[in-house]
Amino acid sequence: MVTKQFTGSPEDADLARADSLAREIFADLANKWALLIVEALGDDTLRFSDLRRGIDGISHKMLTQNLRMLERNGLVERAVHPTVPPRVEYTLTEPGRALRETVAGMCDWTSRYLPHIETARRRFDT
Amino acid sequence: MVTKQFTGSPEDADLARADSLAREIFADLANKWALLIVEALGDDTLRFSDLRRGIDGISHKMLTQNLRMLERNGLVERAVHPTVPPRVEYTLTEPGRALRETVAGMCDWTSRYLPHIETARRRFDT
DNA sequence: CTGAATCCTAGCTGATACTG
DNA sequence: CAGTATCAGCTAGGATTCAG
Repeated sequence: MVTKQFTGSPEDADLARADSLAREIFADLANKWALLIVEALGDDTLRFSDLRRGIDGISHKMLTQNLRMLERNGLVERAVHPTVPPRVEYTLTEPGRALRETVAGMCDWTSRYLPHIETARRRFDT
Repeated sequence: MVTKQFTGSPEDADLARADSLAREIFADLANKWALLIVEALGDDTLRFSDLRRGIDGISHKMLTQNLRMLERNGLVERAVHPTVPPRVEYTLTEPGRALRETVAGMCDWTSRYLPHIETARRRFDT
């Protein structure tokens, strides 16, 4: 995942492809908006605008962009109800919910170590 | 963590500060280089150049930049040995190792769902 | 309401060169 | 070896506007 070992041998081709794909996916998901969306969706089914209200500071553009990416990677399911006005609902898929658990772990980590980080920063900023 | 609820009441001030700090930290850490560094460090103590070799594709600049950030937030400890040539070693602190577990979960998730994602992408890209 | 496209800016990023 | 500074290219990201 982190390192790449190329021996040049032919049977490494598949591993190399899988590794570069893993990296690509990791780069897709390891950004704050994507993770916050996954966290915000949780077990709910939310409309675009609800999601937007739910994630503080996210712009219209970033939300659509990341939702597309998450949909493309199969983490989010998009259900369009052809009414007027249109109603589009987003839900985490099973892989999405699985990832959400690790994201939740990251959020827990943040609140848990918040004091430690605050003091570490003060010490460093001198 | 994800949402902000401002009622304007005075006792919310602390909560609001903590929340914005949490967001800042989350934004710091939710980027691929930071997470890959945490993962690469693991339980080891590594020199700058070893770390650089260990993380495929990272530039000198991104590595120093992210190491500083991680050090500032107290995730990484930096030990300078005043020899010549200089020898600088990096190790995860306890909070760093704690975060590393969730990062490991994310890596596991990636390799586990790689096939699913690959097919999801093919379906989407049509 | 949802979403696409455009423009525009700030900031990230890599490459390179220089210091201790 | 480790770190810093500088420069140039590019991309992320916001604001706005138009369409279905």
